Amino acid sequence: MVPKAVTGRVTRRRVRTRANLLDAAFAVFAAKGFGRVSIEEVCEAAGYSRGAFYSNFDSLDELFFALYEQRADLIAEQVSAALAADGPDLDVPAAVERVSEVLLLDRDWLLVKTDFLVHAARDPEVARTLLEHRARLRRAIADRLARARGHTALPAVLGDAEEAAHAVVAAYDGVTTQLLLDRDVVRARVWLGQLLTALLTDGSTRH
Amino acid sequence: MVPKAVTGRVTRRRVRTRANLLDAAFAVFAAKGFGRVSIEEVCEAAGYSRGAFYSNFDSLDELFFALYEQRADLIAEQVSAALAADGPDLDVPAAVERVSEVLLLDRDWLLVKTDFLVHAARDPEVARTLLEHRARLRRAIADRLARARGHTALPAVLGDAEEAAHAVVAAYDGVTTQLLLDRDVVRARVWLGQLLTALLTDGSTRH
DNA sequence: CTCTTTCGATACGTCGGTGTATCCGATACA
DNA sequence: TGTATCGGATACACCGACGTATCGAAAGAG
Repeated sequence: MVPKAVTGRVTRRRVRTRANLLDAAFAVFAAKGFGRVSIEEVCEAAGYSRGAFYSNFDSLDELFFALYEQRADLIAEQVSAALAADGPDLDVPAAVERVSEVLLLDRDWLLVKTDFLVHAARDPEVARTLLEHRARLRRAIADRLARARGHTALPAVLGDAEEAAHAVVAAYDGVTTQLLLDRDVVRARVWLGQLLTALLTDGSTRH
Repeated sequence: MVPKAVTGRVTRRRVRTRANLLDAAFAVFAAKGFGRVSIEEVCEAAGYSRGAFYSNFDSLDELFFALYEQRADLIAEQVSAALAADGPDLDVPAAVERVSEVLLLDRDWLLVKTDFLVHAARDPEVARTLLEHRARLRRAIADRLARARGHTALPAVLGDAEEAAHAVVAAYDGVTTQLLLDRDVVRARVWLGQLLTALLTDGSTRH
């Protein structure tokens, strides 16, 4: 059928088209939700015909998956960068500030991500991928925390760094849910900051 | 058109049918996700024809909304009951245990609820309803916490009871996300318990 | 510049779901 | 039990989206 993998000629146009389709899909998915989007809509938004779509993807699901991976990788990089920004001494408030800046930046991404979660919740195969992404993210956080433990006074209430990272992700998910509903990004950031410092800082040291 | 509100004759059959449709819809939505379900599927699952559906609802969205409200009210009651179970002295671990028993009992409900969240995230009207439900839940928790504050040693790291309740809900949402992916109810309960006690208990008093 | 391969547009048949209009059996009430 | 009303089933016309098969144009290789 399609030589996709065995591509003799490396096509340049194809890459552009694919990228355009993905971008358009992102916008359309964010606006209407995966469940309410048709292939045709994506094509129209991207300025292509359905022929282009079927030449690049087999189904909407496949496109959705590709889209998720693309964006998730992007975010993962940004988070890593935000975590590595300061030296070995971890400034918790500053790091929290930087990370939540990245994580709660784009409402559209949160929408698409949540759509994908719903999708993954019903497909174990997809779920595994999403779980791996989360594990990667957690590990990045845990490493950072472990590295700083001892340096900075960071008496986590929870057991080890791994567990603390788990808690960070949970807090992020929780705040995301609220943000999706009230659309108040500023408050969400503040709120995430409070939650994280509450989780990562010894309660006795606070007012 | 339909005399629904002005019902002269109070029909008994109609009530049954509506309930059956809602039950069937719950199962189908949980299994396939709102976005992938057609009116016909719901009718088939319920053992009715499409005529019955249109006689009771105007659209799938309307049915979905009704379904959500029905179940959400049910859960809200159960949570209130779980919170009121012991006397004025609040036994945090026990209460946490009871509440998370209720909240993380039914995976199907979590699936439908998340679908609804996705739905609400794009429709401010729907979002308001969902926000009100959450506010009600939070208030119940906050009341309970405030009532116990002082009685039991419950030095929350966060400001007031309202804020603490907010944190509880966030933790619940976070754990829900994880549970949807890994399907490990037991671990989720444990994990929610840890998170809540971490949030509601002074960190310095712990190991 | 030409030739070959690939990409994407167009056209077509198909199908599943939608909403409506109509009809008959069920149900409440006297 | 009769009867008026209601609820749900059936039939119909319609449409939007799907997937495929085919063709012309674009782009890389020489």
